[in-house]
Amino acid sequence: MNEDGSPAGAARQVRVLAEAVAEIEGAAGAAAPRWVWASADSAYAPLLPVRVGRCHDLALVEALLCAHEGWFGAPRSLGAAWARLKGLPVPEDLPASADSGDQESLFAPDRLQLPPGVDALTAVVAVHADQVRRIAAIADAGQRNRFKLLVAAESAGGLVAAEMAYDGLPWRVDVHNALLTELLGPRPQIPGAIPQRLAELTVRLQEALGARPFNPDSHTQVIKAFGEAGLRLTSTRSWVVREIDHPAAEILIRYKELSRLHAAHGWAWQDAWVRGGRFRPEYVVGGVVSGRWAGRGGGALQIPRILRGAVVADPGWCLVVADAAQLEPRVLAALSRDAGLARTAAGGDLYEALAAAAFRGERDKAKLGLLGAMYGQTSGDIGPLLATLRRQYPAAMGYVEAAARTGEEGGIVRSVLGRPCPPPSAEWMDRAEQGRQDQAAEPDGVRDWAAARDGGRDGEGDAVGRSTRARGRFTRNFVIQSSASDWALVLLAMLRRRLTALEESASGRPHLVFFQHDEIIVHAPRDAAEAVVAAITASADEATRLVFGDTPVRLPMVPVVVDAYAEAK
DNA sequence: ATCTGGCACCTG
DNA sequence: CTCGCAGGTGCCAGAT
Repeated sequence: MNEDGSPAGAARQVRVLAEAVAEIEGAAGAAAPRWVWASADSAYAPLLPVRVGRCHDLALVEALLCAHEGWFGAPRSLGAAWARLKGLPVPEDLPASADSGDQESLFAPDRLQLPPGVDALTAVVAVHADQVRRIAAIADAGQRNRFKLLVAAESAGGLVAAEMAYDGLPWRVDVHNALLTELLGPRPQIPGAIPQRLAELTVRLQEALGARPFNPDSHTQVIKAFGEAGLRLTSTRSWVVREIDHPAAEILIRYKELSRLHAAHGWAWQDAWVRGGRFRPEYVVGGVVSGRWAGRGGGALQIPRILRGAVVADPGWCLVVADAAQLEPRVLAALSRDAGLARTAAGGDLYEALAAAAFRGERDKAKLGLLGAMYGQTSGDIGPLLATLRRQYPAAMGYVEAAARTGEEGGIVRSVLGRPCPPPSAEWMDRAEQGRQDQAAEPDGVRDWAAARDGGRDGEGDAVGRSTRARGRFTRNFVIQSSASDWALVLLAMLRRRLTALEESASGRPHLVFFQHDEIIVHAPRDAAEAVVAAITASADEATRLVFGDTPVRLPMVPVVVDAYAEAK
């Protein structure tokens, strides 16, 4: 298709789609096409391992556009987009299906949610043309070409997510098993049975309390058993339990640690999610409102540190692990164009530089203050730190405070590339309206709307203030988290392109195997490690330029070449 | 028997 | 991990 969305050539029928796609990609060289499809899940996943260079993902882009147009969480299937275009009733999205996708599913009309009789190709062409028009309208409205960059990066994210789900994260079952056996005892013969070590700890816990048998997984029973032993426990949070000076507390803590490992990442988890030496989670691009990815199944985004020793490169290969250092404060410096804060973010340790400039060298205070400013913290001894920051970095603090104010007033904020935050709920708006009326009714009440957030009032007014402040903290943090996510997504897209351009060695080509907010892992043949390191740092610089333009702020990505993920930090 | 909310704890 | 943002998953307990 042409850039304006019109068809660039005649439709043709192919017998084996994957072969045809590979042929077109291989022959096109630099002029490789941008594939337009309903979604990577439906169209790209079945083609793998055939790779494409770039795409326009109608579902991901539809979601971005609808959100930008004020309809958050709108159905995003091809059929839904088509229905909006034609003024038809819009079908809800189908729940995510776990099917691995055969060739048929590409054009299966029921997956695409198109009305009977509507040809998929016709719908793709029409919806794409419409999206191109809507994107151009946003660019015209003053977002320059940044939203277009977001659309391209989000689509590229769809490719990466599908590829990583296909390739999987290298996972050594033997290392994982050795760890489980060491900590929990041998794997129970009967599936679902309680491992030896957990059973022992349960008995020891009961003995230490002099209690009848109870279930240590039950908060109610634990609190009751401790109570009967004369130990007051208000909750079973581990940091609460740790305060208690009694042998039973220690045993319970240990039980909870091991029980969690067993339940969340034990043998059952391994059976379900690890196949052929690969952990295969699904990634949900844009699954978090801020644009961060979510995971589906297996807890891809919460691999506990203790298990990272099981993530090991194949023989002859290595892992290049890279994470963005102090990403969010650097993003704030770039976003707000605060000259002073930018200076602290131009080099190595941002907090160190901040401490030297404003906190008499006290790094802890510098870090605490800046994090508190970004999250909207009010409690603790943070007041003086915030005051210092406000005085020294008025532009940066003004930026987050303006975002908070917009949220408190019920408004919408956006990421640097134009991804909007969700509007407040109807309930929130009702509460806010109630708060306004209460205030107007007060004879000597402060008329200023913002007074609601200062609390100090009882009952109803307090609840209004709380929810108002919560919304402010959300939008305050949203501008930073979502812009950081924009940057990471663009970096991912740039890196994918650079990795594809690397020469394929005898053992294969480096590929992305993990992405978690501001951290990536590339699995690479050993002799390609240096090239991958260079590709990562170059991609970070490129992403900074594309997303933030001309800024003195550095957003460094720090790569480390290792055999196992656990060695990386 | 199945669903849902609360709790707890893992990640950035 | 209490203080302040964003998530996922598993378990229990109570409701349906």
